[in-house]
Amino acid sequence: MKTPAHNLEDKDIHEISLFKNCDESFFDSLAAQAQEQKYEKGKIIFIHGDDAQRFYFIKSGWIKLFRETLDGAQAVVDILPAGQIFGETSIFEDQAYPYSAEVVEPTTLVSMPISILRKEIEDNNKMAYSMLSSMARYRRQQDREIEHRSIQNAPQRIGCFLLRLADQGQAGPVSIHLPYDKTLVASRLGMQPETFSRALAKLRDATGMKVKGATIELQSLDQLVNFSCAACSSEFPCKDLLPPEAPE
Amino acid sequence: MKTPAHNLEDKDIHEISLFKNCDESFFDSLAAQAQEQKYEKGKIIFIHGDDAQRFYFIKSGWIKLFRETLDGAQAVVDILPAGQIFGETSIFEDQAYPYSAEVVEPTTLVSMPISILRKEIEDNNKMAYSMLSSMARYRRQQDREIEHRSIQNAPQRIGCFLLRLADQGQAGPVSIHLPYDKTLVASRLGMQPETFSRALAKLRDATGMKVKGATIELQSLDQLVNFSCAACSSEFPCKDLLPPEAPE
DNA sequence: CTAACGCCTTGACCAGAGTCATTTTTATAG
DNA sequence: CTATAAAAATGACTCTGGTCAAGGCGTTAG
Repeated sequence: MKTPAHNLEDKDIHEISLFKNCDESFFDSLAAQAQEQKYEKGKIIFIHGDDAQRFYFIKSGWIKLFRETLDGAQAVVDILPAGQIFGETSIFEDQAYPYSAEVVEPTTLVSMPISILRKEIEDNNKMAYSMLSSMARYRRQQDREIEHRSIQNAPQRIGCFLLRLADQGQAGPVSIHLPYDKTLVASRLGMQPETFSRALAKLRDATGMKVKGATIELQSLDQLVNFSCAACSSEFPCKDLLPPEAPE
Repeated sequence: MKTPAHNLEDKDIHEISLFKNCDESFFDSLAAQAQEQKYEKGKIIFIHGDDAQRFYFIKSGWIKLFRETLDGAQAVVDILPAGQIFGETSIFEDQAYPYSAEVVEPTTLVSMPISILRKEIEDNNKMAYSMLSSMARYRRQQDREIEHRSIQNAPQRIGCFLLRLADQGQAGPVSIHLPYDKTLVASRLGMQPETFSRALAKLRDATGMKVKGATIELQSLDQLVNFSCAACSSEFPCKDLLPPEAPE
């Protein structure tokens, strides 16, 4: 039971919310130049600074976006599930990827030319607006990330991460499954694996949750909320998670 | 000599790069509903979550954007100089400000309705594209911020901050002037004032620079570059600073 | 000139997280 | 079922940065 449920079936380009205001001719021109390919864990798709001609859609699997410094340190930008796209922001300013992308689980990607995207944004006003909404959403995500990294400590960050995995509506006992390796979660949260391990234990002791491998059980989300959300500037039911579809 | 040079004269709305593709009718409708007001240090302009009807242009002075958690901790999002706008991103998704805004130096602001902005984006394709470029630029800034906070230590972050203040082209001796209080710089860099003070001393010893109050003198930028840029994923002349005008 | 205040610095101490080494657990292949 | 490798946990230690308290310096008002 390593692969989470939402990863079992392939995703389709039509599900991309960014493209919700595009008509079939756009999808057709994308499909005409689309290339599908499978990759093994560890494969590097592109490197920070590479000339950006194509963007990628994750049909299945997981992708890690990161940056590397001269002295070898690595900062994880994000870890993306199936259904997401990446590499599309190179449309603006320069044509270089702003991060590197690595496959962290066996993954199927569909790559398409960025030029089609750029054209659609220039021609289709609704598409431009969708792109703006998408970037605004990302911006908030980054703002939260910066805030959390400077204010929350390691156990709190893990608690917040878990809360955002759970269905925040349900009141009773909850079961949360980590979507990928603990080592990866650690890097996603900007901490070392050892720190993650210890911090998870602290969180367990503080909230009474039960940890079995990648599965976490707890009586209710309340304890987690009390533990983590006091060190956050937003209120508990994280409102950015609620609407599956953004208002048009 | 407390106020930096670029702060001495008032900025004008026409200088906003976001509006570079807008015609006079747009500026006219903004001007018709614009309100100018002076504020003293410490004044709160709006609070995170407030209903966002207007955005602000900084004619002169400095504004701090921040978020506050339930337990009182504060995370500084950015510190903006004259010529910048803020509060404009509430156009998308919800109509609430995503941060609080506080005056940190005597400041003159011009507020204008966000609705005019929204309308222009919907009607003027070029404006939508400008907004996208602007958000892409911000996105890169945030990416860098996250990276630096997780990879660079306190002295390195200060070094990077100083480098970004300087003219990165010049080869000889350089003089850098802190644009605002050290306490503020510290918060901008996500550290305590005490830590800033000590880290600046470390940086001074490591690079041989001279610190007199808010002024920093050094033989050349090289030492700073060696000290800070090894812990950064970008190359030295920070390319996001170079083009004063983004390609259209 | 002096007092008061804000800003900055410094010292002593502490806690959180990183590092390195080792062990335990778990998953995978034969 | 066992052998092997990978992932995770644990212990010991270090180091960076936060916290608290005190003192210095420079600006400003009286």
